[in-house]
Amino acid sequence: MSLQHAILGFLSSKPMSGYDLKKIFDQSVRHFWPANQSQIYRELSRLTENGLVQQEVIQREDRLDKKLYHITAAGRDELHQWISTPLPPQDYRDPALIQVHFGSRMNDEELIALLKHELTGLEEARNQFAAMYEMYQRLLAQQQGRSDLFFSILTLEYGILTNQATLKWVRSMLERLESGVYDPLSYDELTI
Amino acid sequence: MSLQHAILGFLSSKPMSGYDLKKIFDQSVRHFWPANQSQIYRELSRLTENGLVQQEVIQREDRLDKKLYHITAAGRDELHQWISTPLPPQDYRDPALIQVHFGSRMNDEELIALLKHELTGLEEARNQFAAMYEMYQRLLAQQQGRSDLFFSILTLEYGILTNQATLKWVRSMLERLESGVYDPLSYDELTI
DNA sequence: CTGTCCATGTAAGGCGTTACATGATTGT
DNA sequence: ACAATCATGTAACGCCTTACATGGACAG
Repeated sequence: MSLQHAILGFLSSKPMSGYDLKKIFDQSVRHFWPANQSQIYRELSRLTENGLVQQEVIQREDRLDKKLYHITAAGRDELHQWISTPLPPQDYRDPALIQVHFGSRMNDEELIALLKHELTGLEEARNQFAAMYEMYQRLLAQQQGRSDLFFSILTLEYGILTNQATLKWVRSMLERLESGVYDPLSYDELTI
Repeated sequence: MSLQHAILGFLSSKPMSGYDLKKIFDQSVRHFWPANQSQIYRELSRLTENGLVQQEVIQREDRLDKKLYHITAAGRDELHQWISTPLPPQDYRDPALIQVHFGSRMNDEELIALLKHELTGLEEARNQFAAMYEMYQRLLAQQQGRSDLFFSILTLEYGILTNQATLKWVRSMLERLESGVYDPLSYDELTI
């Protein structure tokens, strides 16, 4: 139900079309909840059926119709209920960890190449996060208090911190594999 | 295809039944690839159809039949190919971050309660990781080199590091919300 | 006699991905 | 002319979840 509630969240600021929603998803929550176009249209249909949003058809002479979705009172209740209710522990899935787990089926060369590839991806993500963070900080400076922008920054912080932790991990694996010292990390090295 | 390859990975050590696989998944890779029983049986059927594993039926007088799955030569090739091929960047999804992102739709009390709940879950996870890590370290001390156990420990390290990063994040959000200081983290605080 | 372990499966439904389908407007 | 942007949807497929279904052995 997360996608439906994310959509309700965006519509709670202002009415939007499916197209608008796709854009705002890509710009703001993609790093923790990617959504594609067909999903968004499907969920909008379901939300409409369930009375949580209402469709307004905007007819335009020169262009195709545009459909604006408005959140209803029931939708606002549902959104508030959901965002303030603790979630059950979530499953985590990462195929790269399966590769590491069966690392003994590879030779050093293959394994090191794999990890270097991971490293490159993590560094790219780090740079993107850093650029977004700087931009958001600049925007926040022009506001104050407990704004939507502040909460956006919080989710970015999460991305940055876990990215850093993962970078640290991949680098330490590379060091160990390249030096041939197959030791686990110490308590100190594991403590952030 | 990750689940199929994880199954091939386990079967590359020794033949197992679906039941055995479910147990070993829960004991070793659950923290990065949970699998349930019905998935495992379905993937075993597919792997058999595709000639990557072979079924051996063990008849037992007193009990129900047991089906042991053996990896085939084709299965070993496929496993090696997959584990040594870099993966495309993976999507990450976490509904708790949607809740944080729309944090302005909650009051401080609700938000703080939510984060404290998150904190409790993270602390439980940390304790479980710590217990596993200690046990694995003790086992590793009786071995040497580049063993399967070493790679298991690597994946645990990942779990511990990201758990620590997330704990740090949740604690810092609680501090800020409780003190009413809505500032982003500094560069120093974000660097691990 | 109740619960846990051993052991294997099916069915239904939800969510996500990819590809397909259509078509106008605006900028280079 | 061509690409990008605006704009809305459908279809097929795959993976994951939950629940259902069955049944013997063994321990407390």
